[in-house]
Amino acid sequence: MTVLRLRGFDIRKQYLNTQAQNEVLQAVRAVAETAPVFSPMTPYGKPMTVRMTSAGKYGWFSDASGYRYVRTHPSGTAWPDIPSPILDIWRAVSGVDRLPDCCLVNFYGEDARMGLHQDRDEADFSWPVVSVSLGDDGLFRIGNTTRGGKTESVWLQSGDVVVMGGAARLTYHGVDRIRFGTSTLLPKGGRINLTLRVVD
DNA sequence: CAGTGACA
DNA sequence: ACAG
Repeated sequence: MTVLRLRGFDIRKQYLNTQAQNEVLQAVRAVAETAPVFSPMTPYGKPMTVRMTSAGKYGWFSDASGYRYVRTHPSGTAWPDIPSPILDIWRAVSGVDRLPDCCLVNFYGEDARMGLHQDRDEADFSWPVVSVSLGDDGLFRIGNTTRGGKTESVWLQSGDVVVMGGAARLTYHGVDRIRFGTSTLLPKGGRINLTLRVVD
């Protein structure tokens, strides 16, 4: 494992070995079975290209009313618990005692992207955000704490873990593109990103 | 502005 | 920079 430091983000390359990645993947599949993935509508009327679901007390959600955390899947059922292999990653890298109450699961197909944004729907920005990459490579872009200005990019690969904390907690970030088929972890290709957060 | 697309 |  090597650690990159980019604009305050801790990027742990190849943090999870293949066995650990498969264990987490199994857990994610179970989550998606209970809480099927969906493409949220943005508040300005266009659907997101990323498909998503969540685990934990809260799930991230978006529609015409805006971005927010909700207690239930669109179907009305509670989100499944965050699987323990995923909580173990948080315990190992977050540096805090409290556990996350949301695990957002993002599925990126070949043409999925995520525009530059801040994670700012949580109550307390002093808690870090932890991101886990599985499957195909994704081009991760890191900007500034305000819109505009120069950005830097890094390819995230399966097994990489990113910790966004401290001054970097409100840094703009996004995913510009997926290198479809670069990993064998997901038989059908695509990228999965897990985002662990303390919401309230 | 968690999107798109043009442009540099 | 744009429009929904």
